[in-house]
Amino acid sequence: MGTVRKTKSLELLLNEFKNESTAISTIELIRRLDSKLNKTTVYRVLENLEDDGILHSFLDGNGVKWYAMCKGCHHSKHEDEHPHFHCIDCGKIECLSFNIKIPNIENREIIHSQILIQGRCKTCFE
Amino acid sequence: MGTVRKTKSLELLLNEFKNESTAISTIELIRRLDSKLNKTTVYRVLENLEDDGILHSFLDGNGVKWYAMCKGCHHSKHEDEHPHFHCIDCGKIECLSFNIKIPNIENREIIHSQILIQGRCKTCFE
DNA sequence: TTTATTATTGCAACTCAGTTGCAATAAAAT
DNA sequence: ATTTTATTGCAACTGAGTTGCAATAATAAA
Repeated sequence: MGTVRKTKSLELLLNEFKNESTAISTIELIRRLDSKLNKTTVYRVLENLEDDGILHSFLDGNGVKWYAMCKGCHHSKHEDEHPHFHCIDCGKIECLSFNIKIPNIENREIIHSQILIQGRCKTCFE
Repeated sequence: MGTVRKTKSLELLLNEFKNESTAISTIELIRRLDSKLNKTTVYRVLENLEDDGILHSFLDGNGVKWYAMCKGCHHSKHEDEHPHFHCIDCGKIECLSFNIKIPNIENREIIHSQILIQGRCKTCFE
């Protein structure tokens, strides 16, 4: 359905992403906004923002849901699939700005793909 | 820790994989063995089989856990990472027998990667 | 073969992310 | 100012997975 009205909840959530260049997990958002928003509201507003193409979501290796605002987030269908990089030391997840080509597979129609790369980011690696 | 004793539970679970070439979700295994095994046992035996390198596990796009017995399952650390193909029509997940090369990324140490491809399998596509 | 050891199992109760129904509230249209 | 209805908060729920513990059953030892 997407966003229709300009509400305080919407503003609060968008603000979290404006101050953050990496992805944020749903759980972390609920925690951060605990005193201001009910968790149900957080879930619902995030869903709307994704429908609107403002955020996109993905799951990490533990099945935890994360949201990010990235360059590619322009259309209601998030078209440019990009890999995500999860640092196993600091826990941050970033959108990578390049695509990894999935080769055609015989007898299969590929619709989309998800790539999660785990490792150490610059800060944790050096 | 892995498997130490030969038990009925172990045999029942291995049997499910012998009759199945594709991956099976934990939930599906619990359902199939409901009359014979407690779900806690199913979780624990699957964990042991993964430690032993007999099965490997991964999450699908909804965060549901799947297990599969595949060619690459020989070592306790499942080394050859391969992509998984999830058919959005019939719901089956297969291990793909090739690797997709993840390019080196500047300033990041890559430890491993997970690739999930969604689409239609031969049967559902034709 | 019998007995002792301890890995494995089943059960009940729990955790935790996420969902649902519904009444109250607040944007925005009239 | 009033009406409409999208949005919110709350409480209760769902469903996958976990935990502690006593009972059971493989296996080792006698």
